[in-house]
Amino acid sequence: MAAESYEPRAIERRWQQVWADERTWEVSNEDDGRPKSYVLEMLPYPSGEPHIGHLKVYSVGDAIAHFKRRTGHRVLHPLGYDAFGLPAENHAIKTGQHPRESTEASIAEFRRQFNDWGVSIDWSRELGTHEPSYYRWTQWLFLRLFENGLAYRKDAAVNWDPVEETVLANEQVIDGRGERSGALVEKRQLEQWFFKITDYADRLLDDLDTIDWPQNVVTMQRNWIGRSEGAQVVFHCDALDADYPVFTTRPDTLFGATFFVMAPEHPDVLKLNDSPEVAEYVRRALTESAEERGAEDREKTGVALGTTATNPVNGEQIPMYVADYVLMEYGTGAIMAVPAHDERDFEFATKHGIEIRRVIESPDGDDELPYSGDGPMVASGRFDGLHNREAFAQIVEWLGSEGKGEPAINYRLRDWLLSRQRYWGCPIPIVHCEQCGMAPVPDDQLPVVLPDIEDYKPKGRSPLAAAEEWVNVDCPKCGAPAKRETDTMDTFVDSSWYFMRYCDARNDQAPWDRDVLASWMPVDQYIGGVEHAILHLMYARFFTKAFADIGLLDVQEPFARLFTQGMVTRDGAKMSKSKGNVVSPRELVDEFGADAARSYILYVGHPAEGGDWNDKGIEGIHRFLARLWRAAADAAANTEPSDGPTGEPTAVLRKAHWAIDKVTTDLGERFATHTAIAAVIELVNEMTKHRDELLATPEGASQYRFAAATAGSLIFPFAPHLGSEVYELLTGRRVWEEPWPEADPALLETDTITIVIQLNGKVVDRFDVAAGIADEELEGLARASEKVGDRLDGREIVKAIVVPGRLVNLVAK
RNA sequence: GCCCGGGUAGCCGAAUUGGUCCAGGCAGCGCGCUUAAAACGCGUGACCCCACGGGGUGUGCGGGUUCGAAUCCCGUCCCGGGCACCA
Repeated sequence: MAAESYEPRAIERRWQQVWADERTWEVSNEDDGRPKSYVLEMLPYPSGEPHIGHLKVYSVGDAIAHFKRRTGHRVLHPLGYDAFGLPAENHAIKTGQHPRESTEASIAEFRRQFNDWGVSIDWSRELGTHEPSYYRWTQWLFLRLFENGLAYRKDAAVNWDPVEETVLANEQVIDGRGERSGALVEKRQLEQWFFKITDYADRLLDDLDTIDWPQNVVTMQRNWIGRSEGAQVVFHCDALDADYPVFTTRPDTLFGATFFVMAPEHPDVLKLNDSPEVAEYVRRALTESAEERGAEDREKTGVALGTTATNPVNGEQIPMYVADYVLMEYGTGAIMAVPAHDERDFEFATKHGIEIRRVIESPDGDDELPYSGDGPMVASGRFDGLHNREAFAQIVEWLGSEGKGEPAINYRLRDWLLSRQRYWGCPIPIVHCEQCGMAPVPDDQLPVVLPDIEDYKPKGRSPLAAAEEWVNVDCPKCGAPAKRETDTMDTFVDSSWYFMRYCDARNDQAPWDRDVLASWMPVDQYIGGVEHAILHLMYARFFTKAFADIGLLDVQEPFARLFTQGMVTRDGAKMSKSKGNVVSPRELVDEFGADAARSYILYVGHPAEGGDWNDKGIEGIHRFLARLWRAAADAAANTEPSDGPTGEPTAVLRKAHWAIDKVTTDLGERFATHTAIAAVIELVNEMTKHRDELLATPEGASQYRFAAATAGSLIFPFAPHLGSEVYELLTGRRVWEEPWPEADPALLETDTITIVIQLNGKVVDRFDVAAGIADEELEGLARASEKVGDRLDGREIVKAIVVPGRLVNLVAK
């Protein structure tokens, strides 16, 4: 303890030992009267060792957890690992090492480093999604969804990643490429497992209003769900005597529909016309990659089908086409085309010489087409002259009365494709039986354990298919020979419910106890990267709602409040191995200590923003922490222990209370860790500045000691080891057991304030005056200012604006 | 193309409600301590002009509203993110 200089590693090890020995951060599920607070970082994917993003997310989360504890909350702050997934499996393919081995080695390293960082985790609830004790319940939950019709198997055109050799969810395809592999995704017709997330589209949309999330994430979810209101309108085709409903958001433009288009995948295209030309067009469209087909600047191609459809509003026969700009997955796979008021239809019509008929005028006489704005209707029979917004509802109503249409809503959101043809994932607990069809594995036979295999290489089917002993089972329903489902689940399934498991992590009778879950959920503060704005956050919300409907839990939203941290960059660029600009948390902690590494990352800028890493910057924080340590040691050696500050308040005491106030609002309300830390730096700077004069009197010394202890208390959420050390040194108590300090309002006010005098809005003078001075007196002072007089130049003061406590602005003419 | 953010000192950033622009850190410069260096401490720290008292200009750019604008409005440029043939 008699160290001469700040030695972070020694201090940090000492406190980490205390916390581990005493299981300080474990929390019981017993209600003790305190309000609960569930603080959670998005669970890490264990691969290699933790990177700077992990350091940041836990620095933010831990600061919040500590703050909550010290402001009277019973805090749940657990951690686990998202352990299934492709990188471990790809590593296995390369090296032959079992994914379990590489994953668990990585988990051990993550755990070691998280402990090195001194993160206040309840380790008694630690879990890995690859452990049978966890995925047993993933399977159990899957079966509940299956029973309730929310998990189903369907033959569909799906996204196939040719590099990973597996299907991908819609959400995992970015710009037509696989999210991980970057390979162009192909469309394949395959039978796959889906979750019926589309049933929840409206609730997922509406309930966004009930949660406190960053606006951009809410917007991204809204756009992803993509709710469009409009109408379903039926077009009749005489050639096949078939009705073809189409979805439109613009029923008001129905009179301008001059042709009709079907997607190449539409089952009736070849029935309408099986000429070689049409067949060839369809074949080509189906084999093209999503990217080629999706490119917006792509020319609008298509082939006439030689048939017509009847426009229900006017009985017109309009030509039918097949064109790949119409998608089978959205709406009904067929559209009415209104070239005058839709850009895509306009382009197609221009290219194929189809009539373009304007049915909405522009109010300002703009005659350019296509026109997507509003205005009065023309060439629309009895709706002529009406404003198109009014006509909208009337046309839909009229269609309804004629049985030719109805109001309709469509979503961009697709069902969640969850099956993967890969090894390292949670097995789907289903047996395929020739007699019984799909038979769920009974609950008491769970988990369906992932078998060990020799060859992890994907071959267009799951590697599990080769494990014949495992695959061949008796049907759980009829006992006849049957086969297990060999696909595994998307890892996003594992991570869509882990936050519930933490609440009751060691329950071996159920995934959780409903009452225990109700006592912790929802997560009060969720922290993670914005890259999960859609996938993980949407899936987790869907699971929560689905389980609530099934009666397994009582909340509608899993994450009441979300904080998305910005990316730490270096030299303005994202850190990446290929750029060679990666900062390793391990090296930082070894060199400067965890407290400095954590504090610096919270100090570079607001944690929600990015922040550019500066190697010298962390040295500055390290210097500050050392200065605080020395100030504390100095106070301990040169002042007497006391119950608190005595004597007339000095600048240092006021500064201490100012810092308490500042850190409390910055951390508690704004997550502004950077300005909170700056406030503690200011406090310590003030202490060093006045050290000698303060130590000259017993009263001053007591204030110096109080300021040092306060600095330790305030820095604790960011630098927990040093905070504990300083506080114990000066008070003999444990800072985490102490309530969060409260600022004395009387000490936040100062006797004198500086008033700024402006002339026509420009600062010309400053006065120090007594606080609480009357407005009239202030104005008088301003008018009497010499500097104002010097600058008047014969002009006259015509008006004075007094902002109490701040400034006086004199207006001169 | 559409929808969000953002642009303040050499760099990261502060300014929370329209009221003193630039807190805090980094880099730089000067000084102290030291035989010396490191460490530490103190000071300085936008630009232009200056008679050394001070004066003028400054928040991407151009306008506007206001007694007063980094903050609000209009236009424009640049950077970052999301969506993108969704009818």
